[in-house]
Amino acid sequence: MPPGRGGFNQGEIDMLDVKFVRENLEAVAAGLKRRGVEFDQAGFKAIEEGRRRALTSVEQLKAQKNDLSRQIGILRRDPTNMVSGLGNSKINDLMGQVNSLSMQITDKELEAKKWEDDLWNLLKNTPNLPHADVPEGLTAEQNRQVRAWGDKPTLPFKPKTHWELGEALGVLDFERAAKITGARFTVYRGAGARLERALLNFMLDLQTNERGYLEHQVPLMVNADSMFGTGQLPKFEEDMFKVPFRAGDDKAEERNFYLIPTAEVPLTNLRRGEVLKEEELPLQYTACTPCFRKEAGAYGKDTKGMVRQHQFNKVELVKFTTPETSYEEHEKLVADAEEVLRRLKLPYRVMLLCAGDMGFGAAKCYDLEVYHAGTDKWWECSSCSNFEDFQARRANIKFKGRDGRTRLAHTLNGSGLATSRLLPAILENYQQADGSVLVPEALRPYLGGVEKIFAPPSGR
RNA sequence: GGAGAGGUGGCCGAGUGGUUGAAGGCAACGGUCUCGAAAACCGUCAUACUCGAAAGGGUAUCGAGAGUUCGAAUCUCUCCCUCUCCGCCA
Repeated sequence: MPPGRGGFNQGEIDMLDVKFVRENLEAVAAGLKRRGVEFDQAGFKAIEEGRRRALTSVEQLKAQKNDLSRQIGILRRDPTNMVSGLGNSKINDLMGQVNSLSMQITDKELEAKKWEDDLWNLLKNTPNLPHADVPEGLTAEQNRQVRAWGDKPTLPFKPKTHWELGEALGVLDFERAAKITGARFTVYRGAGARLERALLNFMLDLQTNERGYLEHQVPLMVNADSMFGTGQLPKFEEDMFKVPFRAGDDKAEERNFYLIPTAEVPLTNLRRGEVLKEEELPLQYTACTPCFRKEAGAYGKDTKGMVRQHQFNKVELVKFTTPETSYEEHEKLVADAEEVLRRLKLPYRVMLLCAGDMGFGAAKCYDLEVYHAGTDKWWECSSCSNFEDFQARRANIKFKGRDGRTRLAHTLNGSGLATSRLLPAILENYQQADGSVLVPEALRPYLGGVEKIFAPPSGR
């Protein structure tokens, strides 16, 4: 059984659509294989057939039971039956029959539940199928570069890393962040804090004023239903920070909130369980939020600097579309994210991820990688995915078409962008020989016209 | 935190144990009428799963979960949410 089949209140157990899998077994297995997932076709078939057999007999038994109960009702309503006493013996007889049916039902239900558990276990960790455009490959090496923009800065000196610059300029403080919280946290100070705020405002203004996204302020903690809807649960529980809301209260069931790993979760779940109107699509939502990630499994990786943190800020873009337009909207979404980098004049490249490198729910995904002069590396600063109906099925997000039909919507999202990869790029690419950092022109209005960040007088 | 009142279909709103998936109204959709429209009238109007070639059946769903009962929208318990009053507070 899915954890809380009732808890996830849509009653859906499908990750992929069970009916679709049943009818396209070969194709599903082939698609999953591209992602490096071995799908047990025979197992699925056996479980799925068993489940339906059990379900059918449960339903037949219930139909009989309902019918007999109805007859009891009819007998008891009719006074002539009751007076004669004949009614009572009939009723007793019927009640006996119902009782024996009830026992059979209990048995069959247990069996059906067992099959459903098996099916759930088989499907819960099954990712989405890759779109036909997605290149073959299992690791990042097989990602395909589709375009690049901008030139790497030519610095006539050995460029410093952002953590070197940040500390020298007094704008980033990793040591004290570690003291007050722990590793993988950053304190921004002075011009650093202001630069961060400027970046976020700049990106939000761009996406809302020019690109048609509706700004939101959302809760930074969400419930399990939401995490399931966008696909973080059940598979990635250990990657998220859980906040027990009611621990130790044995009268109540355990209830947890989760710190959002991305604003995709609250934004997409805003429409969970709703039927949208085709006329209003595509819906374009954005929010600027901190993101919280445990980064389990990344121990010892990228420990320097701010590129891999437990908390970072991001402007997120989310779209709800029809199946017919989602790929077109996907391209536009990528362009919206790219525009940020272009205006900041940061060199980047667009990678089309191969089947094995995509996230769990994605059918097609582009990563934007920005160049960091200090480490001489390309860093992912945005990931733009089309989930097709994968999230919509889990979160029960539909739309009513102009033809009157109600179908699952498509959901998309992408970062627009993450500052933990952007701010280092600015510091490293815009650094000057004297150790100062130029402010990209697009950001200057957001910094009160400041053009350059210098080291502050000592002692501040 | 204390005291109350509630949560029913797209919306409003009946329903307090029995052929109730749920009266009535509004909205929506199709039609009649009209040169056209409005009005009026007639009809259709939940979702998921499942059986079936189809026609058409069946099961589940009245905030969620568990229980009582032959039978629950209706009774019991727990939880969630909303509203009102009091208290506290950024």
